[in-house]
Amino acid sequence: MGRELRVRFAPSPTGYLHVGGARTALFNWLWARREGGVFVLRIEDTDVTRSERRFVEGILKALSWLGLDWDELYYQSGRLDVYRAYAERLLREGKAYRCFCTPDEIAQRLKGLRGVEYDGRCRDLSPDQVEKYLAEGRKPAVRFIVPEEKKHTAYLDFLRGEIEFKRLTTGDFVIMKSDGTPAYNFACVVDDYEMGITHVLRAEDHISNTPKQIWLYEALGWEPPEFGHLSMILGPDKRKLSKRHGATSVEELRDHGFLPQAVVNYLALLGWSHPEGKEILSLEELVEAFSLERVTLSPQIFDFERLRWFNRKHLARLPSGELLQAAEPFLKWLGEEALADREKLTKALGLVVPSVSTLSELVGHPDLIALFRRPTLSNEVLNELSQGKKLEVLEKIVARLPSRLTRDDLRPLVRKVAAELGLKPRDVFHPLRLALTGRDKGPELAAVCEILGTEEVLARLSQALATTKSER
RNA sequence: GUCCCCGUCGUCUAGCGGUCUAGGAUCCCGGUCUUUCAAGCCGGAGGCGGGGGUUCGAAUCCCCCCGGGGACACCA
Repeated sequence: MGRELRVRFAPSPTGYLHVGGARTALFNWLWARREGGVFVLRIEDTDVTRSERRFVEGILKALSWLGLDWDELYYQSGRLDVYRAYAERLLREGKAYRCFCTPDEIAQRLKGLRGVEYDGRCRDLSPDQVEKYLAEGRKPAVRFIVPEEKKHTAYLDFLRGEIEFKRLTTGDFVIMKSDGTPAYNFACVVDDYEMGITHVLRAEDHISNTPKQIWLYEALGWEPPEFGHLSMILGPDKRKLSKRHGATSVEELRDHGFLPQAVVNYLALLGWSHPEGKEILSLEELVEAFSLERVTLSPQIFDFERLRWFNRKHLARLPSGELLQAAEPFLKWLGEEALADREKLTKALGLVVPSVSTLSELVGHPDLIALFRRPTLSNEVLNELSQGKKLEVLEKIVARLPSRLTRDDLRPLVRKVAAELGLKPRDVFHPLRLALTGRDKGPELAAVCEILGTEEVLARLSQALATTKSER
């Protein structure tokens, strides 16, 4: 049993955190938390041209938003000396060599074909030749020597079992780029070793990198960690999920009004299932139930509809205080005055939120407009109100309105008025709703009235009455 | 082209040789409740990619085919 579990999530800050990465992070995090292990976050920012500070911040923020915290944080850009030292060692031991070929030259020689390995041209350069090139100021890359017999290899994947490669077409690959920064496979190995990573849990697209990394471990005399590969998350077209599939980054989901709880819950169930088939789960419950045994290996399609369902469920179970806090960014359009009335806002949300799937649907929501702004009755509505006994209905309601209208008062009031006029309750509710909100649908009217308050109800009814009459 | 992974309703999945005429969830459709819409509740439609084996018995094990995906950079 021995060592404690140490896992890591190693994103490169060349873009926002997308859902695939988020799921990998989540699974690693859940596993670490479940086993009382350590979750390491490592920013792989060795590609200076593509890495950006804002992406680093975005990724950290997105992880925090999801509720995933890390125990240790490293930046590869701050460890360049470490990689150089190990590269020097491999050079010294004859396990790597300096390569002066430029990418252009190689592309030329190999005709830019895919799957064609580097021809090893610089492998046997004489020391003199190397010195000469260096003296000329040429900047070499460092390539790792891949012995022919190693190209048939295998490793034991802790999720998939033995994975065997019959004949890899990996030539001597670059471990240090000519600009002095390490290439991915090298930095990754050095760091996983130095950071004491015991298990590498990542997505399937890294399976083909695993042999290279294992060779590196062998060359450096280190025991490799265990490797396990998760499935891929695909778009609806079954292609690797990318920007063109719409909102696929965590920050976009947040901006679209998804709750972190919902995103986490959805992602957890994408490639993993609860032993008892439970579906709505909190982060704590996920930690409690998580295990590698229930991980699914077939690729999953990212299903927005399903995410929306999870969001509805989590929206429904969110305490009103937290709901208001989460909804606030989507309520700015209501104006300062409305925003200041927390009590009314909370009640209004309780009424309106059950009808939305995402918080962004609150923006310009007609039910909210009806609650916070006095309606302008359309000609259609005015015409409707002038038909039949509708004006009488409104007048009677106004006449019988108690000085303080509560939620429980409306129904008896409506029944009474309906009875007096020989109408069905619905024939009273309908014009009342129209006059009050300008719409023929919306939340329970009694609740709407209570939120509006007696004064406002009276004002709206009077106004509706006046306008309808003047139009007639 | 080479190598690797995967294959249960449209989607997410349960299933780890018999309890499966394959269960749940979502989506879709219908009904119900309600003053309306939504939610809720009830019901319906919908699947083991194909072919060979192994076995008394295969969704479950093996092989082939087919299909889908991924990787083949001085990107990570």
